[in-house]
Amino acid sequence: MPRMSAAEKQKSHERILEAAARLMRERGIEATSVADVMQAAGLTHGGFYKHFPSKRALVAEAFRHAAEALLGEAEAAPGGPARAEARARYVARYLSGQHMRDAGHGCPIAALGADLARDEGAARSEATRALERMAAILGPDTPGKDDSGLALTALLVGTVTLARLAEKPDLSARILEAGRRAADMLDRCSQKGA
Amino acid sequence: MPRMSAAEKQKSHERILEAAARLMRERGIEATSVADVMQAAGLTHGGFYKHFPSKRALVAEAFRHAAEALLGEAEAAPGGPARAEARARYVARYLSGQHMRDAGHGCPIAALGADLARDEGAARSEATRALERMAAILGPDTPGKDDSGLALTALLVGTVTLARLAEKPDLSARILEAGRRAADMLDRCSQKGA
DNA sequence: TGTACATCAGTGAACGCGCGTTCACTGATGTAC
DNA sequence: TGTACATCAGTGAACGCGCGTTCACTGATGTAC
Repeated sequence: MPRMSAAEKQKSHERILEAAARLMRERGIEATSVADVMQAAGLTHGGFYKHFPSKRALVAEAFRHAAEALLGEAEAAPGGPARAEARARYVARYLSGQHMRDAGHGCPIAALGADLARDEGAARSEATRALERMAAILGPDTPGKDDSGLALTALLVGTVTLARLAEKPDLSARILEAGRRAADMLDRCSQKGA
Repeated sequence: MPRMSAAEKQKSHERILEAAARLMRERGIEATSVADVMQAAGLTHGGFYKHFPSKRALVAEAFRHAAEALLGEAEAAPGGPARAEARARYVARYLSGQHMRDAGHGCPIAALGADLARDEGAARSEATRALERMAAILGPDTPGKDDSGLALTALLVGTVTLARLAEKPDLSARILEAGRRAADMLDRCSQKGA
């Protein structure tokens, strides 16, 4: 079977990235082995190093991959009233029970942020960039006017982290609801202050 | 040298707990080995199982130890205007550069929350309890009146997580400052809504 | 278009290593008389 | 109070295991003529 075509290799690469991004967000970085990722991608572990120089490099790429999928579309939102609406949708989706439950396809900052903060290197750089992009999406229409986007980002990340941490489902639901109300408050107060 | 007195054993136990709580908050749970903890406590790794049945049990105990140190004192705050003042001090300390930098002596929810959310067992139960206590400290004077304490807890946890994640010190500082402003806003809006 | 050959994606066994945990041992502590 | 002995906190070597990574190998792919 060995030696796939160049197109097949690219598909394998994509599958590895996808599997890594999902498993690491679900189980954490250290709990996800290279062999786990390769198996989920339908390959054997030995071939990993034809695609990435190390597990560390995979972590950074997988983070970037996950972040791009979630930020790219939201950034396309135009300015003006349509932008406020797009932002509201982003917040609602972020603070949904669906996002809380499906960490594997959710925000990589919420899933891996605390771990990457201890890291030095490419993955942390990717995470910093992602956090700046998320804050820009959630920030004021005029970029750089104030840092309310950073605060809203912190509220969303913290809310989902706590909702996932809580053992009792009804506590998780209350946390998400409290987060939604607080996000609304911050939005209204920010605009009033403008 | 072997066989210390009962009093000595208790001191050892305390040192192990202290070392574990610090190292795990600094480096993460998986990156902290039993041998690391025992060495930091001035002991050798073999003796660990005279104190704890497993590493998992240590994680739960270390979390509880860390949480108690940070919550116990804050809970002693009285009701009324003195309580609002104590809460403001708690928020200011939580969102300080000092707390951001010294994760080893800081909030264990911010340091380990995302990891423990993936866990089942005692450590996660401890974390859930700690989160409820923190929300009670930050919540309305009348407990159970609303869930603003949960939202404020989420904002604080998220803010410190992001500030630690950011690579550039000036971005970290902006995140902390944005978090402080947002905490103020939530406080004022909550009281207005009351 | 056909042929000969170099390339290299993927395989699976093997590597060294550090992990959590176990265990035989030591010798001061605590107890029974 | 003194003596004999069981206990057990701490030691350090050893255990099995899974990890990240390496490597010899395979055979279809892509290329040169």
